[in-house]
Amino acid sequence: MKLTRAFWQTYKETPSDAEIPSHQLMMRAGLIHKVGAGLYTYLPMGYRTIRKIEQIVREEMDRANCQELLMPMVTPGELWQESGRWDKMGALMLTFKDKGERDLCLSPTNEETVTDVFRKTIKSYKDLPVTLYQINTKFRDEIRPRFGLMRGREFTMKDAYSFHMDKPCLDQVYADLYRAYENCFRRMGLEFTVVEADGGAMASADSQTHEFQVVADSGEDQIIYCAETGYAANIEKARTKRADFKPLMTQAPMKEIATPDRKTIEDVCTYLKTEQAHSLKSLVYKAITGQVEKTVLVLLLGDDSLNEIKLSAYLKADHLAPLADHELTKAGFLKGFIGPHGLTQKDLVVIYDQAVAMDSAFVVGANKTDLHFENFIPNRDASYKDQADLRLAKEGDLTIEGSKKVSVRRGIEVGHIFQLGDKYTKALSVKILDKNGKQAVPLMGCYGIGITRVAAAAIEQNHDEKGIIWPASIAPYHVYFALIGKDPEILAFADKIYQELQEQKIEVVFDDRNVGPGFKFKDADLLGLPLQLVLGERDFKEDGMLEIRERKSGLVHKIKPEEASAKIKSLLASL
RNA sequence: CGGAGCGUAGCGCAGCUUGGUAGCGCAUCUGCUUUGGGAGCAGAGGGUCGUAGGUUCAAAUCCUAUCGCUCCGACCA
Repeated sequence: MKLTRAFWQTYKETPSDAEIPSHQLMMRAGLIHKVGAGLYTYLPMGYRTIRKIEQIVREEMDRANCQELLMPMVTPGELWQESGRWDKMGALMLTFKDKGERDLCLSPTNEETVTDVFRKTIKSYKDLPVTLYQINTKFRDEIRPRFGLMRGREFTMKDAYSFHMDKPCLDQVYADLYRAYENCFRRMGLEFTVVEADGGAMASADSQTHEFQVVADSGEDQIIYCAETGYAANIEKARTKRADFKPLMTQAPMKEIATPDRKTIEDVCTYLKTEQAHSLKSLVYKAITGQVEKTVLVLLLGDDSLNEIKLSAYLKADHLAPLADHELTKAGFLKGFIGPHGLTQKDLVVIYDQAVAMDSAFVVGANKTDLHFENFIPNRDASYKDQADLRLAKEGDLTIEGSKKVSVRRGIEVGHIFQLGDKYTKALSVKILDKNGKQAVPLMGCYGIGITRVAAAAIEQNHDEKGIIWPASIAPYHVYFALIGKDPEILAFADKIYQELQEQKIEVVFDDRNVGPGFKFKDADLLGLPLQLVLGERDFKEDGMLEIRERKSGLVHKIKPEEASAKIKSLLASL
């Protein structure tokens, strides 16, 4: 590509609405253009990277015996009504009607669509297993799109779906796809961790699910990680043991104590000169299961946080949310002074976290304005004593089986694989004849990669103060060829080199623009192609040499013009 | 949806408090000079100040409504 013929504009200034490096750099380097909230045009330079990521994924999926197809982005509402997700998806799914008043939606995912084509095509166990995938646009009307391509509303996703007669077969294909995913991200040059994840609404209880997380400080997800045991899990899923809790053993009776206007754990404990772990945090949630709504009081050690996923799973709730201030008041709770003793609410569910030592003494809210209790001992003073694992894992916890410490990392979820079981095949009444001629419900797995998110994640992980540092496999081009000089002779010479590189199938951007050297170097660094080839009129007249710079290391190689393509090829192979 | 903030040229911003000719930097265009780290000089184009009402002789500025965008929370590839 010659830049004098290119649709490409870079920017010195960072757009004010871009918060994280990948978003800022993609905007500044002219890779994407914002069209609306969470909606982006992939500009020519950026789209090349998207296509390269797609291609790597495509090759690895094909190698894992998957077949590519393409499903429509608009799908009929009746499919979603059949699976029950028309209502469950809520506002995330953008729905509308066609001119015949039929319900339609922009597909946020495609379990229904793929299951439908499967059930109408496959009738025999002999045709299983089979795995279908597509690389397609998804639309999710995220409540809060942000961070550019990291969480767009419209985005490109590779989604794959496997079908099986039995669990061992599902396990086998799941393992194959797991390896295919590792290959994908390895080929893309990303540092990633595979973590145990929470299936959420997607999967049944005994099924496996893993997330592929690109390690990056700006990641939205937290990963609990233990280097010694190799344990890695999303914080939502992580099961750990609390460390360093010393119970407060006393026989002293529970007593009211004035805590005027101290409403937070921090304030109360500072005021009473108590460790936060020797107080109990009281949280009130509403949990909706089917038609039933329950109010739940959760008690945690003062310096622990609630894992809502765990609570939701424990309660088998369809929907879980903390009570808003006005709901608390309405339900008779005094915000800031809520506690487990002296409650008058009917049908209240009270649960203590497992880390709460029931014989230890705690400071708790007294359910009276400006009052707390001291020396509340659950086993002695509480009327409800149910316990469950509800706390959010944190830095310094121990692994569940005992002794090793875990730490917290941040990650960007670029891939997620699930064993769906029979959730969708059952919902959509899929029947396959097994070898006894009996009808059976097949099992499914599903496997997603956020293609456009991968591009953002790659930049999060590979950039410096000057710009992007693309891994070679997903860089828009491999070489940025900058001509420094304007003499017609040197221009003609540079053009010859450019032609030759092209003939050698080297992906090269030729900066033949009539701008200063600094301008070209800045653009080259910003765009971040792995190699920069520089033909400088001044130096070339002196020694007849060109330079190749490695973007990542800054290493410079002096070469003769005729060595250019060979050297570039060997450097690319070594990167 | 709850909380916070911002809408003025393609981008980054000033002007608004105290109403009175719409400005600066970058980018873009023209000419000359310049070519190893975002060049210099001279000139040029580009804005119904988000939108709609209202107050006023007069509104970017004050008031009301509305839309859009961004950030913090529950969602997710």
